[in-house]
Amino acid sequence: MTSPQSMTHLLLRKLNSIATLDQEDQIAVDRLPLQLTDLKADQDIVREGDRPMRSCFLLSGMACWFKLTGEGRRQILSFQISGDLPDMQSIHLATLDSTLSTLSPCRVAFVQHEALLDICAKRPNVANAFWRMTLIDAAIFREWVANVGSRQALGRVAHLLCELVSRIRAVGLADKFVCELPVTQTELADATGLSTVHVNRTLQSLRRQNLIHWKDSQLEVLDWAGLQEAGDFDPTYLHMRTSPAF
Amino acid sequence: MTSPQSMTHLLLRKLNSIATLDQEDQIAVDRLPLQLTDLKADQDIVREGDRPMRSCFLLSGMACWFKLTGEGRRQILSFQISGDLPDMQSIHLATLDSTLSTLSPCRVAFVQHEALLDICAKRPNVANAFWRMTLIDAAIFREWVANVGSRQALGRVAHLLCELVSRIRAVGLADKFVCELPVTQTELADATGLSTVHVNRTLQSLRRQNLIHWKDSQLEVLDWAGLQEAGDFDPTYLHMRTSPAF
DNA sequence: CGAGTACTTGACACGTTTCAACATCCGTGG
DNA sequence: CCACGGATGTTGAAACGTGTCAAGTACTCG
Repeated sequence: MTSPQSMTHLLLRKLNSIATLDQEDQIAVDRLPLQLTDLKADQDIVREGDRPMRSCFLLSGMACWFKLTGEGRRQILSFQISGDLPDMQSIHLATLDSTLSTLSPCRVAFVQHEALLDICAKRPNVANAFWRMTLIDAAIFREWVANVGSRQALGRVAHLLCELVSRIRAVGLADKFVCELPVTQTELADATGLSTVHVNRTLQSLRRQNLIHWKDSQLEVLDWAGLQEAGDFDPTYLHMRTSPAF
Repeated sequence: MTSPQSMTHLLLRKLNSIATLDQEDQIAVDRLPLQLTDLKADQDIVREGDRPMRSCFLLSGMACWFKLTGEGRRQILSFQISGDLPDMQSIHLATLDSTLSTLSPCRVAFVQHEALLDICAKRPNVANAFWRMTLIDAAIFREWVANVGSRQALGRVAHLLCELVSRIRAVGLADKFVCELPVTQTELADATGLSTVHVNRTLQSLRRQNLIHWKDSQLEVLDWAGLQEAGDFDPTYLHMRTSPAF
């Protein structure tokens, strides 16, 4: 299922969803040496302070970036899903400023920075695709600042769920509006800057309003328009090429 | 004072602080066609939804990115200071997801995307410098998510002040620990996700603790170590080449 | 002199956190 | 097979940080 071919196939699919690559670009991507690893849940992939020599490609599972603040609170900065290249940044920023951990069992492919820098030098289209990818990441961080800084609990949680569902749908991993979401309420709390208890009450409110159904790591959006409205969600910031066909 | 030469001089200074450029790179940057404009305070440079054909370089003054949420709250996403290239991103993300406005009178130089894409294609070092610049922006957004999401008012404001002072010092616009900060308390509130009233009380508390002195848009940090501690501030995320000589 | 903007203050309301207890599920070892 | 511990989710009550409202001060500029 994840032979070298299907690995680069997934990578090409991702890059093609972001930019336009020609035949030679695709061949160069196809030749990238990937090193496959399987990880359990709750394992660090790279840590704050590390100076890694490679970046990773998430083939399956879910991961997240986070920081620990002085008082011991953990702030989740973003969720990463299948098809993401979470730490492309490390090819140009020597020291990591946050930690990337798995949330569920993950299959990960590593690529040496050397190989990435080489393909960027030789295939400008590929370099631009990578750059554009990191710019979309930045756009998502911007939206999170706005989400955490200016929405109340209900909107904050609804907005986050809208983002996750949109992104999961975009990579084809949702069946209509049902998707796997291996995220605990505590993790949702760390991502939204709320307490676990309050996230729990907020989810109950979303359920009572018949917007979502969430059980056993499986989220179903019952009322997409309603959830978007509750979360004040506008997908522009995700910069998807094909506007989501919702 | 801002002849074409000194304009590209400032730009070269910025890029050299971020990456290593050779002679030919510098010549290419020097030849970039810049279009100078002076703006008053509180003017939009580019707006959410725009699809601009050019990016800008901030020669003097202060600007900020922000988003307006559904309920009418304004969330400031970042502050931009002299020497910054705030909207490099727009060369690869067609539609802007937020608005860039001046906070004070600003001198701005515009560069057509065409010219930027051209220099990126011909001078990979320059492209990498631009890319790295946008990655540092992203690192700052990440830190803001953590700041707004997981610190209380006092730490939040202190952290923001630490960041601003560090960045202003890095471009040589501070005299020891005194710098111009043309930011109102309302703007600080929009940046930290607090109310104006509470920012006011928080600043009073910082003053009472003899950490800062702030009057008439001029900030003096009286106790840098103390302010860093109050804001739980670690400058790693700014990814400065020369660690700040504090 | 008047109007506008930024800052300041006090009292109260509200959203969210904290604490503590309890329920439920699941895998593991006895 | 059942008992157990640990992680996850749920609930209620009280405490706390921050927001809101409303009034007032200080300063700048025309």
